[in-house]
Amino acid sequence: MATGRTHRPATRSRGIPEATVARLPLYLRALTALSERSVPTVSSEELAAAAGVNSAKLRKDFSYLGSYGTRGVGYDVEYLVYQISRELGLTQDWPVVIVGIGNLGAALANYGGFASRGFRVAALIDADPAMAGKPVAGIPVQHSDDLEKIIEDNGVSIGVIATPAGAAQPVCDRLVAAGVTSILNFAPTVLSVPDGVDVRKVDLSIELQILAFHEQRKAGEEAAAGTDGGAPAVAARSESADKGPDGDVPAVMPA
Amino acid sequence: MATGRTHRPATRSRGIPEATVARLPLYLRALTALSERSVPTVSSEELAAAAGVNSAKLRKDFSYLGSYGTRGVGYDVEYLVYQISRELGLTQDWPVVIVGIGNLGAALANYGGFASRGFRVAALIDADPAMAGKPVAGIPVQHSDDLEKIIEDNGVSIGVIATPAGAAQPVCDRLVAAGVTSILNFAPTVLSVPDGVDVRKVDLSIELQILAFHEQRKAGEEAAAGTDGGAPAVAARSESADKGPDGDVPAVMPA
DNA sequence: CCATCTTTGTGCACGCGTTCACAAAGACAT
DNA sequence: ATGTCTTTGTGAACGCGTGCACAAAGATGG
Repeated sequence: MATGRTHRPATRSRGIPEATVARLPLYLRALTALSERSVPTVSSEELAAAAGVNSAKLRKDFSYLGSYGTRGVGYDVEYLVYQISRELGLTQDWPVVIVGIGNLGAALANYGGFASRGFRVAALIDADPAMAGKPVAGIPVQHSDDLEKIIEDNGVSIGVIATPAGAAQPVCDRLVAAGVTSILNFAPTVLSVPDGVDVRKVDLSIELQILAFHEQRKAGEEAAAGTDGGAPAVAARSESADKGPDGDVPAVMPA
Repeated sequence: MATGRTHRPATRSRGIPEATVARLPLYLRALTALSERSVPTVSSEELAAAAGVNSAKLRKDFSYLGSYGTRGVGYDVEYLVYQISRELGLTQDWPVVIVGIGNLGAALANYGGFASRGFRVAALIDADPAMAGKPVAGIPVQHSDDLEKIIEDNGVSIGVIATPAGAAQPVCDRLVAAGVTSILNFAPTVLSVPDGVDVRKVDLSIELQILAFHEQRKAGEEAAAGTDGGAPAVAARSESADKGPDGDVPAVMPA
């Protein structure tokens, strides 16, 4: 998953494990699809397959919410949709601001998945005066001078940062000072926030790098010594003379 | 997390734990910043702070790669940059295709974090004939009819899916059939792929929902601090949702 | 009302990841 | 050389998450 979390005091958010919370949206999506097809009930096996998880895991996840199933039958789709929505807090309206209306910010503003789940884009904010007033996704962009006022007027508690890395921390500080307590960060930076503020991070580059690692592993071990071409001029250490240019320091793995 | 298929065989990817692999890009970014400031060495404590993790965790992570530190001094920045880059496979060039050039796909194409880390956008692919030939981020969009040929001609093994949900699985199947073995999925769908293919998922909506959960919990603690408020989720089957400060709202359903 | 069948809910064991705490290793000063 | 000081590398304990396997619960049919 694409996420990182800043220090959480392991409060185990009300008895529901973090891992379970992270899967609830997945279940909710699968259940919504079933609901649209007017499927009345679903077994843990079927729902687990639709959500891409293990059925035992799904049952255990639901057990944290309560006993909402009927043995021998399964789960009532509509009822479960409601319970999970309520548990996630999606039965209320969450005004959200997006700061940084570049390519990514515009994409986020246009992303349908937000509005369809109780999230409402309350404002788009950018530091570029030339952007001010220009509508993106039907919403006029506002200048970041008014950030605090926008937050307060709309009662925003969730902010999305889609600025360049350098601007992320200052923007974050201002958001927090204005009252935002949850931040979704797309900028490739570690944000530092006071206690009580949640930060989740989505980093496109990191995801690709993790894929590259596995891809390299799949490609085989001989690839490491074979291709020498694209190395980005990172000089190897001068001291250790016994190690060749591409000679590997013995990795931890035996074989 | 790596959301491959149902239960992958717990691949301890070459002795390096998944959790460690997921943090390596984080360390690499912090180290790169230090390198640009010409900092020669760094202690585990300093680097851990910069990466936003625990120093013991960082040292253990590095221990999986080998012993690259010097006791009493710390780690050589340049050397560590090289080692991590090599471990992640970033010393080679990875051609990547992006399928689905909507708002998000265009944002990804323009995203600088790709090119700066050994990833090269080899092609942009879209199903809309009107898009064909139109340049995005300086790269002409190609029609999806040519997907297989593009993959093969460029030796692409990593694909990024930024299509609508409905198109994701068919696109995924074609990518895999053409030889792609790693997929970064932005579409809100569970992709099913054969063994040996890695899928990582980035879901903007899910991240926001997780934030909403914590946000709701924080709001509930404030409102009901001291009362029975901490009642575990085993509330009765009635709709006694008393957590939110505002009243109960019927479940929001996507249109 | 009883038997059978289906599916949930969960106790339990196991493995991974995190954290602590400290010995070992090297730098540095004398 | 020797002692001191700093920092790494890691053994060990612990906690969380996962998956198995099964008993309990309810539906269903006779």
